[in-house]
Amino acid sequence: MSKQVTIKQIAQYAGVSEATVSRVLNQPELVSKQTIQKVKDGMDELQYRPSALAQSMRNHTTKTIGVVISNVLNPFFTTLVRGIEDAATKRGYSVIVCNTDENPDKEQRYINMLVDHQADGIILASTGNHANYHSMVNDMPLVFIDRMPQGKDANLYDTVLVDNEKGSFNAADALIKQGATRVNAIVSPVATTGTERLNGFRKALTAHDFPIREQDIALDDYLGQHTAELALNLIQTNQCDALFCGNNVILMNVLKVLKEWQIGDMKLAVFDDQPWFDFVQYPIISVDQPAYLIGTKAFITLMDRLANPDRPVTHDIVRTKLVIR
Amino acid sequence: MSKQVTIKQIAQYAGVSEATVSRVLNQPELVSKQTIQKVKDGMDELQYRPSALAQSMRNHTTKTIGVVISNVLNPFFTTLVRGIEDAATKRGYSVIVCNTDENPDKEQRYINMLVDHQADGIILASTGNHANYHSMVNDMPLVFIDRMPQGKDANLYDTVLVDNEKGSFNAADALIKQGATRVNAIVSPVATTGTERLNGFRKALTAHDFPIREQDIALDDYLGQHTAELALNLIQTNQCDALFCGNNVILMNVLKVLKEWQIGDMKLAVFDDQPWFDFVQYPIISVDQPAYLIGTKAFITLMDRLANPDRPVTHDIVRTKLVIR
DNA sequence: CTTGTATATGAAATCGATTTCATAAAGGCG
DNA sequence: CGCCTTTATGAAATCGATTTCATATACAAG
Repeated sequence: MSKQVTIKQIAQYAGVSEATVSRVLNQPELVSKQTIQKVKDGMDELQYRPSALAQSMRNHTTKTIGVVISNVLNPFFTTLVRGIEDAATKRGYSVIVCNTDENPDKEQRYINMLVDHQADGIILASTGNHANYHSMVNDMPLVFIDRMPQGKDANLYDTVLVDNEKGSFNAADALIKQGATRVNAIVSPVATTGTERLNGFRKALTAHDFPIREQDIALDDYLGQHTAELALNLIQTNQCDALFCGNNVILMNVLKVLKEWQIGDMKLAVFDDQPWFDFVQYPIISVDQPAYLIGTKAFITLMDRLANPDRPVTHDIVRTKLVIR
Repeated sequence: MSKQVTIKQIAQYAGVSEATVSRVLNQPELVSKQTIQKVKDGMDELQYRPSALAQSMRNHTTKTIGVVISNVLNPFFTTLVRGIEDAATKRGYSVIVCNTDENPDKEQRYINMLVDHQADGIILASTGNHANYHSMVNDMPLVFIDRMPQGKDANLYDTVLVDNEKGSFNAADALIKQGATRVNAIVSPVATTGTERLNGFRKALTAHDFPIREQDIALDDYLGQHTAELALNLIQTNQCDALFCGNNVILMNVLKVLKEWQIGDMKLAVFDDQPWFDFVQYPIISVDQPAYLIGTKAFITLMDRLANPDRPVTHDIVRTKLVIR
């Protein structure tokens, strides 16, 4: 292992002190032209690169943030993460991505890890089962995305969310306007989003004077193990002609059932939009969330908070767009 | 900012030296039972968590690896990344994901960043435009995935790849067996994969005594700006009845064209498989790459290399699976 | 009672940077 | 020419851990 080139060797090479080398990098206006040249020659010659680790140690900033989401495999989160990464890179930040799989323990462990690594902040789609974030992160800035924070610390933190209720209302409303007579729903009761989406769904039914039957609504588990079963039950028992899916994973499972049982006639709506919806034989109605934008906004919010820790908490709600096919 | 609890404060609390506190964590067998208890009490009381930064500084290992890919938004890479992350988490490693967008400069910058952060290693789907990896990473272990390394250092590094040629051969072969009479191809000339996939495609044509016409093959740019145009040209000019797409992004763009021009009859094959292919009206033939497995294998290879820097270079080729619909 | 060996602990060096404080040289001014 | 202010630089402390080396105590063996 050819060992790493340190500031010491540059100092030696240039015949100056380490302090001077450091100044060449950070406050060159304090150093004479000739010395700067000597030092820079040394850096080039020895291919010096300052240790980010040592800098973090001294400066108490790692230029690293954590992103805690349920699963990068979910394209909504993928896009969101990409939004964060692009914004972060532009500002010289690195991103550590953590998948909780909706498991609160995993979330806890990842947050601890990020605290240990002294991340400068965390962007968090929380499972929502933590009472006291503040004691977990010890003053590290937190930005909540996708899901509202719960517990007593909830109001301490910045959020970037979408209007789940309105989006779902619009989707269910569109199904009915397309002539659906019995609209069922499958949602995932994850954090705050499930409830909000269900509320929107219910309100749309009510607005159209549709009765709300509890057997028309199925609650999925996040992992999607039983989605197919639930869907089949709704379809067969209730004879529904339209289905509202709480997220893209649920839709995928519903499509599987429809295909397997060769059910050709079903109006579908889903919260979240994906490009391939265009190519499916069913005309899928979707609620397009600006995932990438949520990512960049969350990152900017985090930066603002870092720059000004005492500024008032912000709550950003980004707009969804109904896509009718 | 309530400042961070350091080993010093635990030492003070327990009335011992910092060395002893450190030993409680790392070599408790050297410490007396009562002292351990005192120290542990202090840790609990003050909620001590060792600074990963300081540990990295001393131990010369960050327990962090870099993953450099073209784009997480590509579901192939998403899955791959998830495979890496799961394996890494299990071993206490964190992952920093970097998107190059096939831009060699970005790749260079990210690699530098990872070197600066003293990542323990890098898993790399390289754009392939770097002559000398070794001088870039300075003895940091590198595992190449998806694309073969090029340049003079190529044979220095472990690889985990798929058999592109065979996969493509099978896909084109299946198209022809399904009765295609004129098979065209669009591939992305990225790194080594484009050429290999094209080779497989050509061999399949030859095996069936089909002529190989160069106008039947279109080279896409990675960003997919002109894919639609190219596809339309192949379809209209060549009157092809089957199209082989070099990756899932290309397929997506082809589907757009087919939809827009209402072309109902087209046999499609694509390198890489996605769940939603099941729901598209065309019976898509696909080459399923075990992306998740590639991820875990790459991580394990990296760990092996770290454990034994001098062991011979390994070249792992994972199996693809032809999916016929 | 002395010597030798475990056992338990602490002081200090170290990792690679940054920053404060002190100092030396150079230049400006009356 | 002496005094004061810039300008340029270095020595040493610091960030928070780990590890080496030395030392002190306890206990066993002779």
